Amino acid sequence: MPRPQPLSGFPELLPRQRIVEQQVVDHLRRAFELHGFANVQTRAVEQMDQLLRKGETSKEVYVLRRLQADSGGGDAGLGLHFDLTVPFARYVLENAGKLNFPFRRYQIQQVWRGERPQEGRFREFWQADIDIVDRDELPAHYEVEIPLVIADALRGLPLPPVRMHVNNRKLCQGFYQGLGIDDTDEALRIIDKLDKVGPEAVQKLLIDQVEATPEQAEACLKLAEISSEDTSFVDRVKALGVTDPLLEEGLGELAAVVEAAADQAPGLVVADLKIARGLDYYTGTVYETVLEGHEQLGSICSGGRYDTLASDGKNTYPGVGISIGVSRLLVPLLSSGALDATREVPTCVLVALADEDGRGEANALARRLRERGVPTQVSPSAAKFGKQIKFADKRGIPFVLFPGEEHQIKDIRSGEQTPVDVDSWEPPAEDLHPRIVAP
RNA sequence: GUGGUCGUAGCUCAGCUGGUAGAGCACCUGGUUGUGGUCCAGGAGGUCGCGGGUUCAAGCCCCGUCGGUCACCCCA
Repeated sequence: MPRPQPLSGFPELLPRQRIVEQQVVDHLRRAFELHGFANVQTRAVEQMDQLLRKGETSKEVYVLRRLQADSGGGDAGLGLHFDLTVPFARYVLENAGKLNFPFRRYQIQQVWRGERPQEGRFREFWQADIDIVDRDELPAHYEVEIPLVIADALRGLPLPPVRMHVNNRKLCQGFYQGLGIDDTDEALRIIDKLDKVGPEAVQKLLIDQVEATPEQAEACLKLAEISSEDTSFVDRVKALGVTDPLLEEGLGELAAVVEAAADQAPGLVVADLKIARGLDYYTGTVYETVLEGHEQLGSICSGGRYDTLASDGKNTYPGVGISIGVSRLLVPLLSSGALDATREVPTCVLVALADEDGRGEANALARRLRERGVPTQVSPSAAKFGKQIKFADKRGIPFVLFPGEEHQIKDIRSGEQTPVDVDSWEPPAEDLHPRIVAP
């Protein structure tokens, strides 16, 4: 059989890269739990009609089909989930009677989308999602809280600085309807393309597709140009002279988010009135996050407020949430070498072997180290010591223990070798486990 | 799904107007009779993505196909 080729869009990491991914996920998990989010896992599949509720994305859904299924029957109604928000909305409805509201949960799982892969775009990838849902009413302060949790979660990871662009759907829709544009959803989608196609093209689209007058299109562009790190955007919007109750509401909510973020996570959030998000179920604040220096990746963390996604007709459960695209964030940094692990195995100590008869003693020494939490393995063979050291070196294992009448431990980076008491020896804290480094 | 572009050693790549397949790094052995990394000497490793065609002769030209990659669409 010829050597299998990688399947594009389904990234598989090497062990040292996986160490980075694993530690990032552990870090996110700790951060989310520090903020009181409970964990939930949902099944990989959903009913197709659940998945299709989100509209356009439907054609990207991987449908489940049993190989032997009769052409007419089978599991035709199932598909793999393409995000964690839709399954969560379903989960909330299904378990509403057993959950306590407001309910905050985090969920870190793989999702699948049948897209054409590109840098930072995959067909199977990890998302780390947080959401807060309440029954009937969701206070606006949760829209303020979400960016602060993300700021905490990303803090402490050796990543380039991130910048979260925040907008509010009510603000834009209020502005458009105050202006006299009817199809505000379509206007949002067009404005979202501004960075890609430029102002002239956007103006033309607005005129052609939502029947805006040139003056209305001009005003939409003026609004989209506004961005600020503080609440000064409010006055700039008001200076455009459009009045609408929904616009006022959106301005107030966005100002609250920006103000709290400027206070508690300076430099993280910028109000950016051209952010729209393609998805149509967002009803308030929307978030989009770029890695500085890696803007071409697109948003590595997006979300927003949705008031009607989870509703059984009798009760509604409005929510706000955001998803970190773990794979989008990490895979490009890993393959470019911008992120790496200090070693490719968990092993901290390799116990050397003078001869095969010594394996029993070596195993016992290894066990004593493991009992105190030091990851240890025994050399695969009693090769020349030079080879055993090389075995450790190639994997990045920092220490080699030589058993003998007096055991000795060697730090193979410095070459320093000293007698050691295996029941009290501790490696430096930074060597006990592999760490993430940004070379 | 549409369009561009690229497939040669584990990796990065060279390969002239078509004439028997190359380098660097990595790997293995020895120099080094039990402590690696440097150095030196040697060695191994290729159905040139796959299939067909043109030709005395194809890595190179033609057709097809598969895969990678980029852009569009959309999005984490």
